[in-house]
Amino acid sequence: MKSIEAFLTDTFLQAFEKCYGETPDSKILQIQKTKKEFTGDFTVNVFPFLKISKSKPEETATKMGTELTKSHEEIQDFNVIKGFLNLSFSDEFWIESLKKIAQKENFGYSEPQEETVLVEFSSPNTNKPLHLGHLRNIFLGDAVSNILRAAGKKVVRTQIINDRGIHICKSMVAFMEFDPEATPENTGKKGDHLVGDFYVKFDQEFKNQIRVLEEEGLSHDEAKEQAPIMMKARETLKKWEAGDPDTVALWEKMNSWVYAGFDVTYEALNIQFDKLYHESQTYLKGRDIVRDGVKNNLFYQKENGSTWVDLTDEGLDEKLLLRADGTAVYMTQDIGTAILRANDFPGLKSMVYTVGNEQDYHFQVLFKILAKLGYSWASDCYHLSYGMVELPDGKMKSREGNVVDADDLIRVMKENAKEQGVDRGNYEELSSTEREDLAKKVSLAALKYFILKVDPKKNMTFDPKESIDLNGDTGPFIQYTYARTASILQKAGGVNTDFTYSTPENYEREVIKQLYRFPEIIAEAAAKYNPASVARYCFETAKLYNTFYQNTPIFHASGENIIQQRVLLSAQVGKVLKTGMDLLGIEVPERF
RNA sequence: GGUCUCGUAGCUCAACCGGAUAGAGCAAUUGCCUUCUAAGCAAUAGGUUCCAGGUUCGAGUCCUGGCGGGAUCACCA
Repeated sequence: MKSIEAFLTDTFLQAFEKCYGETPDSKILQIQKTKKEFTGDFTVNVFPFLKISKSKPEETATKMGTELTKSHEEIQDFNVIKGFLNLSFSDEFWIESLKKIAQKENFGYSEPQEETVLVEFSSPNTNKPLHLGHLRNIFLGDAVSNILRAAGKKVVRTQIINDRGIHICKSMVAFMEFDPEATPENTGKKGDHLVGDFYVKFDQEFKNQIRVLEEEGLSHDEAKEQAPIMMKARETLKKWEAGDPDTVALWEKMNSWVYAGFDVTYEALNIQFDKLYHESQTYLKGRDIVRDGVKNNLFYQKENGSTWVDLTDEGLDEKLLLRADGTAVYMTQDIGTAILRANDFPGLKSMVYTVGNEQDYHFQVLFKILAKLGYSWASDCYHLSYGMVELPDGKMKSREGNVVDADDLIRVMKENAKEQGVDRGNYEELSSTEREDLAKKVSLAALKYFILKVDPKKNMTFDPKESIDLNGDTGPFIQYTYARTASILQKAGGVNTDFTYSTPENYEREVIKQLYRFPEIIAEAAAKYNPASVARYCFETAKLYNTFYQNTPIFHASGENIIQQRVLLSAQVGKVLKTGMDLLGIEVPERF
């Protein structure tokens, strides 16, 4: 199906050439939906063409409108307001569009291509449970993966698990110090929470020891250096790097608890990955690459032996790649991981990194370095940068304990969905398993939609009170609308496309117009890596359908053909809503 | 301080590349379940788009200068 943009661009430029003997650059052509206070379906702005037409806006628009309606039967009528040419498409055009939409099983999807895109998201540290900030990351990464796939790409979902380093050593030390017999089983704690609690204990003890040392007369920095528990953590890291069997065994045990805990959370969120990378397995790769880079004069060493890249020519800075002692930093590891991935997936076209915007600079540098190393895919890498999630009373600070834990949040949301379900009329008709299932779907929809509807680039405020709202611009509202279409379909006993179509009423036409835009919406969301436009589209679609539904009889319509047509329309709305929500990682229920 | 980014209705967010009278939801007020699911629909009210200049047929959008918030500028990750 050709998009309106493509169709109108061609026809308009041709018509313009015919009228004025010159073909303007297609870039200056602006096509938009006609605003609802005016008559028409699509609007062309003729202001940019006045230089060529050398006549008044109204004259140019009128001349173009006359020509377009004459030469194209799809364009039935037009009106002109100032420089705006409002075009109305024919009923037949919209009916044909509805038929075409109905024929496509995967309406909205592009043809599959060979290009592979790797999307990295989530990528937690293994020393604490997932929190609200991770959720934005996870939902974005998951949704963008879905959207890219819909746009025809082959997608590999991945994460890099930060399983190594001083942070996990801190948890290990605290474990040995305070409760070496603890297990998730005998404490009844989820593995990631158990390990996270040890990390907190470490920090508390660390602070105590600093205070004691300071009282003994040491400076703050000295106290930090000499606190026994911190010295133990550093020792542990050294032992780990040296491959000490006991240390490695403990590390493996505690990490396995964390993974088991994460798995439960991912499961609850319906999130899957295709391929995992562990920092412990990749951090050495980057070091070799950097050393080679020094030999090839891409990087340089300073007197103290540290290795740097000079990006001042690119408008950036000098950046450290290896410490003076030769150990790797964050950047080194990311270089190694990227190259490892490119080797693992030879058809790789690009990589998408879902990482918060506090690392904007890091990724600018990373991509420049990869380009410097000569990798062609470097220029197609994209940092899916997203803003912070703030709470109504300010930023989340783990130190102050006002972090919203992911598991808690999921549980509270579900309880709320159950409570609110009780007030509903048809709650009694559902079985208890249906109620459970619905509560899960509704609560996840509320959470995911609430986060995804905001433009990723922007900081957002997460108001718990607002997030559990199930009315208005929310995921559950869209689910509810889907269930309505499902209910219509069930009552009708299926869809039929073989009947005599009739002129759509205004409400119907608005819905068809909206459905027609779906492929463009997906393409735009993919091009901009922005699930928010899909979320907004779903909401608008649901809204338009509800308006139609509440103002137009379906089964009480005056004639079998009209009933069939409205059932068909309802089915298409359901299909599009289901697809759209699926792109956001949200399931839709058949009953509500 | 340098660099980047954001500032839109009481609140949370929209507004494609500069286009028409800046749109939704929540909260408030009011109607609609004797018809297909009322987590719905309809209506009212709510704005100097932070401020001051500039560019132009046209600026929430672009430029300059302020004011205010956030991020970043580690041999941390």
